[in-house]
Amino acid sequence: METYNINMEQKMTRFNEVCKNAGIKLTHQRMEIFKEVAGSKAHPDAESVFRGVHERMPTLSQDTVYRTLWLLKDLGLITTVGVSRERTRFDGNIHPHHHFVCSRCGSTYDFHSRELDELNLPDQIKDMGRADDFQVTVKGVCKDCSDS
Amino acid sequence: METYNINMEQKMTRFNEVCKNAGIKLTHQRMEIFKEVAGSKAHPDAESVFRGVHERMPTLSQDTVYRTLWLLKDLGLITTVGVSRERTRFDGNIHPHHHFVCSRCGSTYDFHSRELDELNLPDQIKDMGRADDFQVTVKGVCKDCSDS
DNA sequence: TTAGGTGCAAATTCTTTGCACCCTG
DNA sequence: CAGGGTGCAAAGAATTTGCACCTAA
Repeated sequence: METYNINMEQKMTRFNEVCKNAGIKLTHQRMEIFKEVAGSKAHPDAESVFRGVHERMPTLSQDTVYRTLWLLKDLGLITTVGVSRERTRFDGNIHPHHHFVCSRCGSTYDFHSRELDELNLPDQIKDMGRADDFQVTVKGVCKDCSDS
Repeated sequence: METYNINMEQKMTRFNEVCKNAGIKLTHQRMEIFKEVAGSKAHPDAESVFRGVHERMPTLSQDTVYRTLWLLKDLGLITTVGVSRERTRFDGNIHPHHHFVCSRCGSTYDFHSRELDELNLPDQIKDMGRADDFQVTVKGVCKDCSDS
């Protein structure tokens, strides 16, 4: 598993603050689950988060993973990525970013683009409701899949 | 259920052609299931497609709906919309378009924007693979949810 | 006619829940 | 030490599969 060690400390600090603010306990399980998602760029699904954390913490149960992932999402500490016909995947990258999704294998890669982040949304959106944020999802075929 | 009668005939023609081309049989079930999705702008999930078609065709089974929806997707006749923590929803609108998703109730609205359709994607995408198409997903809170 | 398509029911897979015990604050 | 959090096991949903019959081409 690849990790972003650079930001991990900041992320953990933010995690602690947000939990404290929300009046939520800082349990060992929650920290490890958050670390697992925040430290991965593979957009893991619940099962894969479970596997990762379970190695270090063999008493961890699946349902705690589910409960915690949705909790972290509600707290805004992680986001979810829906790739069709796959289970929900979780994303610890909370900076504005966009996704490239391979329509063959489902791999999802992040990319950043100042230009896209600053897009103007059309006015018709206002008729639908209040826009909080947006993302671009590019569908295509990744290098690995087009090689084979 | 609201319908787009205007395009339905064209859509059915395209449906017939695509199936023929793919060497796939035009069964009553497939036509009705396609009609249900193509004629709805509610981005129905599999269960809701089943309910809709089942009214007219009481012998229809759920598994046929699942099989057919994914088949239609593979044929490019419909697309899927992933809204987290909800089941997959299906979209019969195959023209380029974008989505507004309400983060409270999960309602998904289509919107069109020439400006967004013509966006330039950043070069880094090329390192990931071949881009086929892209969409903008706006997250926010819809009118119904913000009123209450 | 015949290969692909369908319905049925059972199996899987994924996710959630109830409850008693545990641990953070 | 109090109330939220966790693990366990079982329930619940959603989706898929095997198989015998059916039907479009």
